[in-house]
Amino acid sequence: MQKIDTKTKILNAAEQLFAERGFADTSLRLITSQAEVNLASVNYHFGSKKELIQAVLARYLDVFSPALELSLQNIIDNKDRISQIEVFNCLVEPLLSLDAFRHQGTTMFLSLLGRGYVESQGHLRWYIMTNYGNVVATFNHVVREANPHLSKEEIFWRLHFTLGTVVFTMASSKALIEIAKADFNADVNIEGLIHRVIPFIAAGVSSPA
Amino acid sequence: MQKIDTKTKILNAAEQLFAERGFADTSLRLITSQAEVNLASVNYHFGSKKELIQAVLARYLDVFSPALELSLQNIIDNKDRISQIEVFNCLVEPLLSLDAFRHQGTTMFLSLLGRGYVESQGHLRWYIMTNYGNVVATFNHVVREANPHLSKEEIFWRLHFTLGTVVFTMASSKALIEIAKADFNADVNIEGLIHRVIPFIAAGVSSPA
DNA sequence: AACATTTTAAAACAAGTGTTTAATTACAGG
DNA sequence: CCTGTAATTAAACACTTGTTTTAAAATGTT
Repeated sequence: MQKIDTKTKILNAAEQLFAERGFADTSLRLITSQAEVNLASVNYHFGSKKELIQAVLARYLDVFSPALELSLQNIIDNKDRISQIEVFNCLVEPLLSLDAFRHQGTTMFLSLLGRGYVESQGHLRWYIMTNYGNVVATFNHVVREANPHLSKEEIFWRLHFTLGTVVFTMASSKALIEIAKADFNADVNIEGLIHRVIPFIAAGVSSPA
Repeated sequence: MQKIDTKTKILNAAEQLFAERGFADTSLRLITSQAEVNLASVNYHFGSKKELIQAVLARYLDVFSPALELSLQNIIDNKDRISQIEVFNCLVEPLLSLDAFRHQGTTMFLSLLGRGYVESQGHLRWYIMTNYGNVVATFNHVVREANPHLSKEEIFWRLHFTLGTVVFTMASSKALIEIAKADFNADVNIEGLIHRVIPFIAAGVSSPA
């Protein structure tokens, strides 16, 4: 059994609690008690709660962002015509690979992203854009190539609709999966949810103008 | 100039702040100072913050819910085959009529609903279901009739995807409309946004299984 | 070994939270 | 008028929050 350092213990406890309860409803005392470290150590290692939130997300984005970039460049180089569903499929592997990175990594990452978008007043959005904006730009570019029949404006709206679908679904994915289990006796995991949502948003994005 | 009673002044201030900043990030002191009433009056009139949140939502649901019920019953009685887009169109008028009920009522209501769904641990969902569950049931019923090719479970998921799209879009509609105006010189209002999102979600919901 | 640095620990801090209390004011009906 | 209920107010309550402080312990370096 290897020894886990305090910094990692905090990140592990924090990401789980953040994903489950949101940022505002998760106190540092809850985090440190679950991580079995001293309260003061989070300020010692991260500076502040805000920076801890960013560090939690950065751990995933540093893995996800290059993987998505690679996946997108791949279809840019190899495909002449790109369909919308292919674009969304670029997200699948980078997302699912997060499960190898950490237990329930995919769910965790998407929940955190969702929480970040609806909870934060902007500091997270700003942090993501200034640190990982290049991938976002590439994604936008590919979507435009996949939908030459749509105007810039139409794409703008539909991508935000898409973002809403994904972010909202993932932010409440745990609750939804539990309800589905209770009401339909259905065993759904995050991979199933992703493959269920992609046809939905692809149909929406590529619907006639 | 008529005198507005304290209870209403609190509700008016609360709904605006709740919609903008969420429930957790809005303190009673912020509400009462904006409403220009005493701090204690919210507990006097509503009992607790939790009950205030419910009262804020109830004010809209009491208007929206019967209007939607009527709209749904109308197509149940008069149509033999119901298309999904017709179902969603049932929402338009009841939603837009909230703008007559209160200034920016449509945006407000959808924002509050979205906040409630992602923030609350369940007490709001429970409150809505036990008080307005009949309309939800009717809506579900109509959607099923419009999509006989889809299983109950599939409909469950797609309706939640839809909810995510709408709620997220409307919650950030103010910012999105401003961006659209700056980037595309496009003049979009809430009504235009609703008519833009309906084809998107209708295509998603009715896409092949 | 001794020194220097990094990390942990307990405690206190200042500020903010929802809620309650007790006293005062407003305003009815008799 | 007076009386009793309703409404408002200022103050305090008990508690939680993120952050700092100060000291001790662990760790690394020469």
